Amino acid sequence: MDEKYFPEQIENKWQQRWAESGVFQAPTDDPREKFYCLEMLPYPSGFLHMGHVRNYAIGDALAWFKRLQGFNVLHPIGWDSFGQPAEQAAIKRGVNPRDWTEQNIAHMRGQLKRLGISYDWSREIAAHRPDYYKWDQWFFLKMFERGLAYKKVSQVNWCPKEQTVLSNEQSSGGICWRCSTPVEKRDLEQWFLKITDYAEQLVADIKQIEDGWPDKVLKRQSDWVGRSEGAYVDFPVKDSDKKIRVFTTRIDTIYGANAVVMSAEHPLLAELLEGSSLKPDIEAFAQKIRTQRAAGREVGEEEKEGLNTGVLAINPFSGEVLPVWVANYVLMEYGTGAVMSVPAHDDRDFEFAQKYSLPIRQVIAPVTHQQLDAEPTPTTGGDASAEIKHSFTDYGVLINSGDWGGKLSEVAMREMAEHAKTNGFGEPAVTYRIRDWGVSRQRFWGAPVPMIYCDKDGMVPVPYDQLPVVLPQTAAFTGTGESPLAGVPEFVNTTCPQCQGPARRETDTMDTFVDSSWYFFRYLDPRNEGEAFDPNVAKQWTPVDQYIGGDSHAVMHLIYTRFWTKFMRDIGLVNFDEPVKRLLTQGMVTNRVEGTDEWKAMSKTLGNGVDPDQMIQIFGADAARLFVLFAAPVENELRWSDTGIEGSVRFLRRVYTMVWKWHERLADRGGPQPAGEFSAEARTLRRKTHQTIAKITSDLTQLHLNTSVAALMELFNQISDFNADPATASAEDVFVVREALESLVILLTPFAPHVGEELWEALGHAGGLLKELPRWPVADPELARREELEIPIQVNGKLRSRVIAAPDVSEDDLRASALADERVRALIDGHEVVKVIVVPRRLVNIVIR
RNA sequence: GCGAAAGUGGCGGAAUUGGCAGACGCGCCAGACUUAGGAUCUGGUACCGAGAGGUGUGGGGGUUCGAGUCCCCCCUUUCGCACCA
Repeated sequence: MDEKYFPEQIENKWQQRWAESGVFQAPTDDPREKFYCLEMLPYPSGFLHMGHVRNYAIGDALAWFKRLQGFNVLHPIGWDSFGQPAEQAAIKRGVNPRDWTEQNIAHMRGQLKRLGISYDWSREIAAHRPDYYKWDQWFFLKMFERGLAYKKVSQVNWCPKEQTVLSNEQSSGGICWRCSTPVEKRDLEQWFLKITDYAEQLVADIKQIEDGWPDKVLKRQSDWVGRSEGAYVDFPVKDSDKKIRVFTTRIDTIYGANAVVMSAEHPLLAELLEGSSLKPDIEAFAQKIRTQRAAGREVGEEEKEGLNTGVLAINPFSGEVLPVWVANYVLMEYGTGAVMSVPAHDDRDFEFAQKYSLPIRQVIAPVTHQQLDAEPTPTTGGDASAEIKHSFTDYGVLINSGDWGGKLSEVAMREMAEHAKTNGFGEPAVTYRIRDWGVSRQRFWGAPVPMIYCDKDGMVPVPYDQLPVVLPQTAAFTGTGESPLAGVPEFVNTTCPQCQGPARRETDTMDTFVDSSWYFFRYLDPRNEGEAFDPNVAKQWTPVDQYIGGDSHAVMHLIYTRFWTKFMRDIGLVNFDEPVKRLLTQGMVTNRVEGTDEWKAMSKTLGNGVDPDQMIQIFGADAARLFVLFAAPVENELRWSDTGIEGSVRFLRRVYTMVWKWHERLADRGGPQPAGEFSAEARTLRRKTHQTIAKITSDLTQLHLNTSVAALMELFNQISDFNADPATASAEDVFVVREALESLVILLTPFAPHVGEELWEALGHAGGLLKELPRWPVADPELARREELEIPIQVNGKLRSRVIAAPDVSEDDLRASALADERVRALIDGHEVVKVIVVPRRLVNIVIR
């Protein structure tokens, strides 16, 4: 140990030792309880940014904590190395995507090692290597076998800037998730994965994880699947044998329907208009809507527009004849592409009816709470002609609804759907918003879809023993939107596995979200050449105990990986439904944008980035890590501060200096042993030590890292205040200081592991902390709680005095000592004591008159 | 527009969940040591007031002996969703 804290020196020393000893390698067969600590794997863009540092510092704190507690901790890392930027680099700068990616990985791996994150590097994986993407292809074939991977022509979301297809998730809001370019629609033949088969489970299984995931993520998951319960109802077309099927969640309002409204893309529309004089007008209108939407303009921003088709339909409940309209606000993609319009009880229908002066009829009346218990009756008159100014969308009681009048919405919805089913014009139904996952990409830098097209045998899956379908070394990177692989004859031309004749390979590659849907299973068995992973090995490690990453992945990645896990369960690879027990979505790291008052995520283009390497060089990895953990709660935005990190260095330096001052005396365990009484100051320090152990143990479990660091600082301040001189300290004082300092060093290690290891060694424990496990200190419960309580005494609610009491003071004793207090007696003298409120361990309040 | 969450010093944020508001850190002020200080150390730092004391957790009301914390209304901010029938 040097007298002065030189971060670089001790960081190099310990990083080297960790690498040599392999202490972070997690053995698969181990009697200790496992803990799988996982951070979202990074895209190898070339450089670590502060968001990464924060993510990995959080994960590492937890990994260390669990390790020191005696768990067998798996803490792996890898690279999400397929994807657009590598290909963009190829297009723009003519570099090979593979070389570019490998260089980036090499550089970022170095940065991670300089940060000293305790990864098991022996398990490192990268998605772009054939031994990884082979299994993407394997899974794809498994899904194909089960009918979960299929091809269809579809209108896809197309990003004109990146010249590629985007999934629904990636084009949410009509803009590209990566470059914010407005998305266009195009017709292409595409591969899809049938995530909709799992829609119900993706909602239902949320209850298995609701205690471990943030509420807002669960809500977004659930919203994305978009389950709605309702009913299908068939409206027969007048003078025809055709029917228009609508989906509604409010079948109870059906007597209020004033029209049936269809989407312009509805396939039935052309048939209905056969021979109608309005046909050209309506087709022109439908075309207009299609054009609007193809231009990527958001529905919802448009004013409602519609056209009466002249077709008539019959309300199967009331027998009423209703006009059929086409309108821009009905989406083909959801439900059946047709709705019943009930303006009195739906905002959109109301707006539409107002614009086109369609009749509005109230069929639901509000009910009061008393009426819910009693016979339901409407509170407002059931006057159908009454003018309605707004739609009333709450549940209520039915009026103007034939035999159903007087029933509550909840009851009517159930009964009416059953009635429709019994009479053959509908049924209860559940629909989902989620659509199948389009995984085809017209890209080079991805896992090739393992399919072959043969003129004779048609579409043939690549046999399992021919995997992987290896990406060629290079291709023409034109950026025109054609699959670059189509221009590589050696790749395209192959033989048909069935007839051995000439055949062509599929030239699409897979969405990179495929790679990240199951990567954390590959860590468990990363060099397995015979399978994606050994299910028996996986059983020992999974599910993931703690997953940490940015909330930008709260929808896409997490919904895909949940889907993938359920599929793996169905093919017998895993035996649970949900892959992640606890999830933490950490906040962004932001910095002030130069010349403004705005705080934005660090980025190159904004010029507000902070280089982790520079921070490590100036302040040391430990200080950088300590600062990001201390500066804000993990889920909050973290506003970068250059002076803040200096505070962290200062703290580490003070701790270092303190240990330097004591280390010779403390390392010598052969001196006089404590035999006498502890001084009052020593007892105070002991109490603080044990309180801190208790607090940090509990805070770390809940990932309250900022308050853990604060508690460390408090303990340090307390040790500083304990003004003993190492040269002359009594055996008792040495004991107390040793206990305090050793605890401090261990508790500090998850936040600043290099300093922790160095100081632990300096205190006389050769070889560092990981030599003897477990090491995490356990608080003495007697000492951890306050020795004495200072209980406030109030008179008529005002604080008037305090009384010192033992922690286990009885209510009666507390009351007695409060009433005996001099100041209190002076106050209550001459007044009547009305009552005395005693809250044990908390307070006494005396009410007088 | 709909939905959710949140508003505490100059700043990031604490507060054992209804019990001494402002822990810890940054910044700032003063002092010490210094040729020097953007190093280090010591002390101070919610607001008003010379003081005793008073006031304070976005605003207004309420429940309670007691409210940052619970309830109602309003304001503001942030984040989600955005014609999903």
